[in-house]
Amino acid sequence: MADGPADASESRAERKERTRRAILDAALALAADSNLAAISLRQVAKQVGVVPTAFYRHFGSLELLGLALVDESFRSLRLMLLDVWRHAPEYRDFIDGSLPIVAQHVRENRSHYAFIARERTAGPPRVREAIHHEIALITRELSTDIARTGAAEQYSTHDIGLLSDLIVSFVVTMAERLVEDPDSEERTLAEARTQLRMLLVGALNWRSREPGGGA
Amino acid sequence: MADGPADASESRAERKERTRRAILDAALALAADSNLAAISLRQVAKQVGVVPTAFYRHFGSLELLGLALVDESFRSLRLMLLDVWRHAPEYRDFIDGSLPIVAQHVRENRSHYAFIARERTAGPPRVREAIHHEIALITRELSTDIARTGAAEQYSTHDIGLLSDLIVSFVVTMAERLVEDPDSEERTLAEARTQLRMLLVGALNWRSREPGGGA
DNA sequence: CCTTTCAGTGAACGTCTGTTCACTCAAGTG
DNA sequence: CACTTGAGTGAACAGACGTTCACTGAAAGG
Repeated sequence: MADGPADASESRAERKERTRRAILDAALALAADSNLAAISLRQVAKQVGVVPTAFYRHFGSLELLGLALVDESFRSLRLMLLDVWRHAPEYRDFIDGSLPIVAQHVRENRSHYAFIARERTAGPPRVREAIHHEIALITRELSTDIARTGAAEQYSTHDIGLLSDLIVSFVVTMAERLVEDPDSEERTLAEARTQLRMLLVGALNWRSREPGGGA
Repeated sequence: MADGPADASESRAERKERTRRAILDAALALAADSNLAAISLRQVAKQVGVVPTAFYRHFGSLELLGLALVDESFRSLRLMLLDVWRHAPEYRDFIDGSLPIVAQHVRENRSHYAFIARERTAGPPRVREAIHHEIALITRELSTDIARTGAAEQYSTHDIGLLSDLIVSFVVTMAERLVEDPDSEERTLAEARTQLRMLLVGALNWRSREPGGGA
């Protein structure tokens, strides 16, 4: 078994789950120094304190491990977004209300965000696919939310989609920066706030006043 | 030697350069299926058709190879940007004029862009650093260009920097998408055009009309 | 023409890789 | 209490890994 006290009152399923968690955490930690495709099953097993073969009792391959990590990363992220959107109407300012929540979530789940940021572009194809799928889902949800609140009535459905994508892409970029350089969180956040305001305040007046012409 | 005709009229330096190129190309191709940190010196050597040891005649490590690839990727990119900015005043519409040039450059240098997109977040620390440095330089140049053309007179120097960063981040994201899904180039480009217009047309009216308040 | 230079060779090293297999032995079960 | 289940073991495998070393042989240079 991995480690920890051999608690007699721990069920078999509980012990298995504990090892599974240890494997997920070990992979997360090891991949942080490079990336998923560059680490080995044996490194993970050694870090967990388990023989290499034991890995297969939990995951069929490192790629499936990766998909599990994508899953749990986004499960947590979606809970946070639910919270953001549920409380959105309470905020006098949507941006000032939401950005700090995102920042806090990144801070508390640094390794997951770092994993997503890396594997989004460099992971095994299936992992990349899964991440893009999750991000696309979130973009769609933001679209319906924008449409529902009627914040952009002059926009077509298609253009609301484009606006959502613009926002999500920007937040993804911001999250990448928070992960890459945690010490600059305050400045990154302050700048992102201004930029998001540039983007939103501008964009929301766009269609009605400037249907075609040059920038 | 790698391959190709053993042209007698080829100087020693030329043959060396030819092998060096072959190594760069092989690494680019191999990393495309995963990433730099996940490929091996021996794979590269085998693909080039050279014994593993020969690699060291050209690069001290895969990481240094990566730095060379960053270098040549951005050298080409900067030439393109020079072209974009030099011809910018000629365009009736800056966006319609510039975006297709970027798209064409991505199309013609797909493997380099794919490399940058991946290694930007997943590469060895030094490679990541080099890429971020290059992107920061480009952002700075865009800032001075925006200031020079007086397109955003109501902006402070600091805010022009933030606007440039917003634009560059967006174009980076667009380039990533063009690389990831070349078949959708036309749609990606059309959407990016609209989004960039949302961003710019809006942002350029921002400071003067909406100094604080909520979006 | 003789000497130097150096890109590429080929063998050898110790280490790490993924995967197989038969196994143990405690928890779960009827 | 006897029986099954299954998480974790440990040996073994064939192959790939980075790096070393002494080497070859043709081009470059005096």
